Amino acid sequence: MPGQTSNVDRVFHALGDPTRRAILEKLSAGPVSVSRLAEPLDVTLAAVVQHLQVLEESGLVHTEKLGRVRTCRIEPAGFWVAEQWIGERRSIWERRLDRLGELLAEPEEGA
Amino acid sequence: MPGQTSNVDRVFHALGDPTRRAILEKLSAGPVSVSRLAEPLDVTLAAVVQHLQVLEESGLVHTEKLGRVRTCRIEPAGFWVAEQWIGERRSIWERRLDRLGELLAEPEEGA
DNA sequence: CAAATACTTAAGTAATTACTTTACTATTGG
DNA sequence: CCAATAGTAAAGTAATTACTTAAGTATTTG
Repeated sequence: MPGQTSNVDRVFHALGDPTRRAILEKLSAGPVSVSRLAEPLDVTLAAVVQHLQVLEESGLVHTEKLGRVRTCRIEPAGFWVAEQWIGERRSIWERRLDRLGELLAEPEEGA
Repeated sequence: MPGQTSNVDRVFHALGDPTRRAILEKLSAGPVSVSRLAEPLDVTLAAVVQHLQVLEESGLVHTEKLGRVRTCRIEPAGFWVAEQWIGERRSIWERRLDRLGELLAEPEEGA
């Protein structure tokens, strides 16, 4: 594990924390300001800001400041990374399991 | 964040560590013993065993011991949990973005 | 302009997590 | 049987991470 932190690393690390997933759940319903995001989460506003930082760096969330209020919204593209990683693994093991199934189904090949 | 650790929590926490993802990547190619899993990973065997414990508790991996060798394999069903969580969020925000699209496409409704 | 609002930043603390070392328990092969 | 192999378990350490407090900066609002 060298110092290289890839995007996959950042995304899965971001998704690994329950508070951050709670933030993503709330943001799924639509854009929300930082303080409204913090209200139901039993942590301080400062903690939420820190979580938002890692969510934004991972590409799962985009935020924009207008006046004194920062609006946060889901960045759908960010989730592709996670889905793609899982999908890649799946395609590998499914291909393997298919071959195994063939072997079990037709134990002889030329009769 | 009460003491309740759900399955979603366990799965995303398990996926959050790069070493554990490396283990899953290797296991995608087929079942492997613990020591062969540890070989390329620059951590000790003991560390790998610990990672396998969290992977197994999360349902992403299943292991079975025969004689003195424990064989580890991917548990495809475990990944559903992660994909489903992401999928649920996606369905929520996509529905929302669709409604937004409709509003922008047809700004008037009766005329 | 003064007070309230909405964050922001920095610094430190507490908790969790990953990892190591060491010693130990089967199992297998010569 | 003995030595090597394969993994296990416990205990401690080091690193990371989440979180708090406290002080500060813009931006409204009355």
